[in-house]
Amino acid sequence: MILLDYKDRRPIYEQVVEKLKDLMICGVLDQDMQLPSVRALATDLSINPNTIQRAYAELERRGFIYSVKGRGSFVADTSSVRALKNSELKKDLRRWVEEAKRGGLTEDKAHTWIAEEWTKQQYLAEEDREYDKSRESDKKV
Amino acid sequence: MILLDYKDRRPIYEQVVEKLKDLMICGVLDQDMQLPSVRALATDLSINPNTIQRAYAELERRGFIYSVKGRGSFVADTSSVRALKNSELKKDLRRWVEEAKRGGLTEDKAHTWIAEEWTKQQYLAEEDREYDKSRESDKKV
DNA sequence: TAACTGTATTAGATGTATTAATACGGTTAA
DNA sequence: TTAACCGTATTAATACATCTAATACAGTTA
Repeated sequence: MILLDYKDRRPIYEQVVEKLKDLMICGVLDQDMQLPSVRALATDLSINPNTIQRAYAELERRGFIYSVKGRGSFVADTSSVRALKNSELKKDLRRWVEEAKRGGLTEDKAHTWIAEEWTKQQYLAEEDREYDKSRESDKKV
Repeated sequence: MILLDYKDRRPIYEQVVEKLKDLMICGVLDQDMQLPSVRALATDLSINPNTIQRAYAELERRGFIYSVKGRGSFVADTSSVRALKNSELKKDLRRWVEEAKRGGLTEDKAHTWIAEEWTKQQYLAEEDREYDKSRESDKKV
């Protein structure tokens, strides 16, 4: 379901939040779908349940999932996640443009790069993309 | 010379490295110019000299500055910094495109955003840009 | 010689993430 | 009803990186 990156500076629970958000955005996790239990996901990732607990608490705080004691945790309305993702992307790009201009890059170059990367990345290159696919057929999620 | 951001997740010494790199790229710090001493910059930023020491050590390790015991630290060849910045920018954009595609963004939208931001940010919006300018006239750097 | 430089070392404080070990209460199905 | 799941809460211990603190030493310069 998720691959952790221990070289990543961000804490594990934040990575979990991010990955689950991505799965909601790309449709693997759809509205009202049940998420793996705190303990199950913790076991799956070989980490402490408390860490998942924290991730789920964060996701619920942001309104992306809802949890029912005794039953489980479920995906909430995914539109808010998508909207957020969009604004995050724009914010990230804004920061990049700041950096790029400061680094003396031309706008033309930026457009060229975008076009290059866009066509280059049409296969599923992302590392956990493949992993998700294998799990989709498991119907585990 | 530098403004620290304590909300930033990155450690201080890394911020210092980054800021000094930027100053080399934009030409405020030019080849063979003397950097402020470890102790002076530490005092200026109200942090411990060891933190600056670490930043300078890192900059020297990467070949961006050279230090002479008893004399001080100086800017090395700035072309390597520029080259690195360029490749970093490209790498960052690559990551962004990955994210954007995963988030369902279209290439057209990406180009539109780039264009928007590029024109929007033609004033010096960056927070420490202004600070640098004021310091430039001080001839402190 | 005094006052600067960079460099090295050791110790301690701090913040945060994570683990560990529980406990409690709700839900579900046999 | 009971056993086996759920989420949730709490507390303590551990680990780690960052940063500070206090030095010490060696080289340079005026």
